[in-house]
Amino acid sequence: MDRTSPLATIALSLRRERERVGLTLTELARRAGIAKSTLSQLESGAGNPSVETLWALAVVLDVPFSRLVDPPSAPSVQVVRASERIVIPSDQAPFTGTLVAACPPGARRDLHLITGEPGPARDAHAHIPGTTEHLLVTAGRWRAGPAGAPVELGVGDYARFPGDRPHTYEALEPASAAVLVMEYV
Amino acid sequence: MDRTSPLATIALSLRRERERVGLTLTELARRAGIAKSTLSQLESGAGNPSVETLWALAVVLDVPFSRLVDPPSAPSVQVVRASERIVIPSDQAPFTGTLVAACPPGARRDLHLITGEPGPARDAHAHIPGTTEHLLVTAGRWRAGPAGAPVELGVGDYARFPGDRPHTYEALEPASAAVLVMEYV
DNA sequence: CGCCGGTGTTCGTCAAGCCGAACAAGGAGA
DNA sequence: TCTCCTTGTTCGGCTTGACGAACACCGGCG
Repeated sequence: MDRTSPLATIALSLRRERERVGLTLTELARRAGIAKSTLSQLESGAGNPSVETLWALAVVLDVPFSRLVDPPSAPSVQVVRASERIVIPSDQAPFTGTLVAACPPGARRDLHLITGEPGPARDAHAHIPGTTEHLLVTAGRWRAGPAGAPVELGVGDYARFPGDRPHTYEALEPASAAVLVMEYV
Repeated sequence: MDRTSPLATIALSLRRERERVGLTLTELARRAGIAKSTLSQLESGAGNPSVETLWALAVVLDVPFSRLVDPPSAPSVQVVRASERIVIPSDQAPFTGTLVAACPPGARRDLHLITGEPGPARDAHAHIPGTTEHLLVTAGRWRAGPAGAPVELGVGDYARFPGDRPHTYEALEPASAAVLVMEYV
């Protein structure tokens, strides 16, 4: 994660988002319930807003809070070839023959291309708090989800469940495959 | 996006993350360069911290800024069956035969299962600022990426590029398929 | 028991964010 | 041009966040 000072980012983001929505400084301040002088100072880079102030602006601008403070992503292409992927040992993952497809450092999510063969269900313990897992089946059938309440999924089915508590994966057909997105916020 | 007051969330998140890292209140305040009295009031729910204060804490705790202000996700399973998916008309998307696999309302990303046939490259215009696109090829070959600098991808290859400026998709082989994740923050 | 190093809390002071009003600047129209 | 309205900017004041010190609390130890 980029750790440059958020104040300069806030100044740029506020002006950019305000102009994107097409609001005037006066009108945005009125809707957010803050003084337009405050908003003016924020957009000029001076000031260190409180969370409540910035929150009110994010609500009116209808943007995620983090977009106002986190600098925008780098404008380049990053490629991870199939041959460069990291192979997770099967004893460290809840699915057999797992391949990590891509997990760029500093990113908010990992993209896994996983495969599995029929066998006993394998359990995954809780990841760090706030993690969400997304499963999109591309081949075969899977039974996956939170421990105690897994769902059965066929090709093209999608499931989404919290990854910060115990959950299970189980391939039901040979050569079952799926894309797994682990989202960290 | 949830729009409940962030102050209560901040209080809970700070204490949770601090205990996760295993720091004392005194030590965390010292490392972050803030008064421990300030941190104490924040964890008790009183107070409305400035961005600089919260930022310093997020850096030391090594968590994304948004995890401190956004409430945690709901702890349930959400399933979207293949038959329930939304079909995007081909004239609205830059790839032929596109299927939207999953885009839960309020989420920070969309998960698309896309297919394409050889033909002219199709252009996608810029989405909302801050969007990042992730492409994981599951069949065939694609040439995709920012306009002017696309990359060629085979099965298993992964590419990541900004979605908030013009970019292109082009299937190079029949029955090419890929998973596309559009991340909004 | 008395002392100590540690926890997290409350209190008074100072600085700074937030506010409202007053301000200069740029059009649109009569 | 003169006026009126709206744009965004600066200027005192009040409010509040941030700070440091002093505080109460707990567990270990001689």
